Amino acid sequence: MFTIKQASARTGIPVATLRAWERRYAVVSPRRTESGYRVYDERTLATLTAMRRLVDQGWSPATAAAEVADGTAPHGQAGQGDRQLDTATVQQLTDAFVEAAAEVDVVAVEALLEEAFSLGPFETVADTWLMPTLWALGEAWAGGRVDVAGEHTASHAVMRHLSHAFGAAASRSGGPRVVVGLPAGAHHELGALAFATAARRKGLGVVYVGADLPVDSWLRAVRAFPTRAAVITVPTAEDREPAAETARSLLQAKGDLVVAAGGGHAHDLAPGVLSLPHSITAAVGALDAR
Amino acid sequence: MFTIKQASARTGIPVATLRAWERRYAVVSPRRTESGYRVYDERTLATLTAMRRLVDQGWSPATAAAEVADGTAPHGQAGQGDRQLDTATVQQLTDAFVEAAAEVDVVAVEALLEEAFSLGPFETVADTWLMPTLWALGEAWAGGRVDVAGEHTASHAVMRHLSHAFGAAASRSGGPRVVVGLPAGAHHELGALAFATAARRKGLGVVYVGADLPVDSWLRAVRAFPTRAAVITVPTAEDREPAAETARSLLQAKGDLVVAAGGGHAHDLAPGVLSLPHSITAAVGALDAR
DNA sequence: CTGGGTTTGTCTAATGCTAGTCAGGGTAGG
DNA sequence: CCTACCCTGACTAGCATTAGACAAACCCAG
Repeated sequence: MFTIKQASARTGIPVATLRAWERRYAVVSPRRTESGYRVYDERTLATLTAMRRLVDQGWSPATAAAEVADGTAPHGQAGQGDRQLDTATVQQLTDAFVEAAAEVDVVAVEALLEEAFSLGPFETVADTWLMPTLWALGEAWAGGRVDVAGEHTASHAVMRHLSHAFGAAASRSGGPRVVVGLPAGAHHELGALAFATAARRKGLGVVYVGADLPVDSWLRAVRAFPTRAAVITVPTAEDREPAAETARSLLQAKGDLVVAAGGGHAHDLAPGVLSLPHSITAAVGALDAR
Repeated sequence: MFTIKQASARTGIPVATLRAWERRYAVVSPRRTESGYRVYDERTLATLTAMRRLVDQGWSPATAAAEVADGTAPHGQAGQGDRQLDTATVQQLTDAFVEAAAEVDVVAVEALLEEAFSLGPFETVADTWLMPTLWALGEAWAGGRVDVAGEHTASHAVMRHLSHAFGAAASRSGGPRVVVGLPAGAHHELGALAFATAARRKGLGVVYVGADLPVDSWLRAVRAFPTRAAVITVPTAEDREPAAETARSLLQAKGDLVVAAGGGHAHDLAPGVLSLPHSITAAVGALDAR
């Protein structure tokens, strides 16, 4: 049981907006105290969070409200999944994926990828399923439950799927604006590619430059176009130093460039470098704001 | 569910043009809200993106609209399709590509790939431009004119493009029939992926299993479905022995399976193994005949 | 090469809709 | 009483709608 202020804090929706959504779309109807104060419960908050997630993805509030309003109906065409993915399904798909990787069963791996990405919009699946699954895969590899062949095979399959999604997302013709890639020595590029794809889907002009890129090439890449931002992904601790050096060089070469860092070890990389949130959706939103 | 502004951002098509295309070609009919606002869904956006792609490639909007209207992606385009590629242009693109790789200029590499694949249908470009260009890249690397970083970067960019093309080619719903991949130890997978893509575009059901696949996994892959054929790519001389072993195991496990070998070193691999022609187009034709 | 017709992207003007925020006033509790 | 919080209703900047018009680019017969 929460007041509107607490509800705002937990959902990330401004207080005034909470009231507006309730009044306009009747998406929730929190109980009231005798004096008329709103009282939010967990269930209501979940609905609001689901709605906010859709709005973050670019849905208009009106359509997002319509989508989360009618409780459980699958609604609409296939692949149009909306609110949060079902936790049990997600966990099951993750387990099955790791299992398939352990068996080096490419057919199963491909089928599971197909299935997972048909559960909802790319951004949701990437955040809720793909990244946790890749983490689980890494854990299984470290624990010896998946061998090198299995890990490679699964990673490459993911790579192919992401490459396809990246190519299928429209790039703005007005010329690239954001360069995404990894510093020299870094090789875990799946997160970067997922981010690049989400950014493209959001409407940003994105150039993906891939893994293990020398500083010189970074400089050339940001000079090639009227580039507004560069996103450097830092997947491991070893990649911090090369990433920081790359960031410094970019800032020095082009003062007005927005240099951002994403990935697990991106925090406090260098002065003047924007640290992106871990969630892909949130990271794209943060970048878009600049 | 997006407003017209979001749709514009996602497709890269100006708002006014979106309305004009809808009005003039009826290429899409987005739903409307009660008040008359257009509401775009993912499917509609995909159609618009496909149309914009064609227009970017030089198609007139009218013909592009007709092309995307009846469901399928730009397949065997009339007129443009059969044309031979201009030799001078091809050579020029190859030189520019190797040069871009030498400079590790990812932006240029991507642009050249885009340009080359817009010259004609996938099969033609793959045979006439891509494979020779990859060969030239290998030569340049051997000759020291391209370093490891450049070679890697270029290969990965090609990989991404091929992955996208593979994913974009619809797989036959009747279930996979052909398994394509490389034997254990083999890593040069670009030719295999190009072949797999061409086969899919021809209408075959294709499962691509990637590089460096152990024999066990090959066996599992062909058992997973009513598989009719397995194509093993043999890019280098060192890959002959593992490839031959894989082929023997497959034939032993599944007598009625068509086992074929492609790539530079595929000739006379083992008794009962079909040797595919070097040309991708011809190889797909030969396989299709079985 | 020229001239007329067509195509196509963009613009305008009038009008209505959306959605976040703010102002004025009531409530809880130390 | 005072501070912090909450309520409702109104406001406004931005966004969408239509129909029609227009100039640049393109095509093709002469």
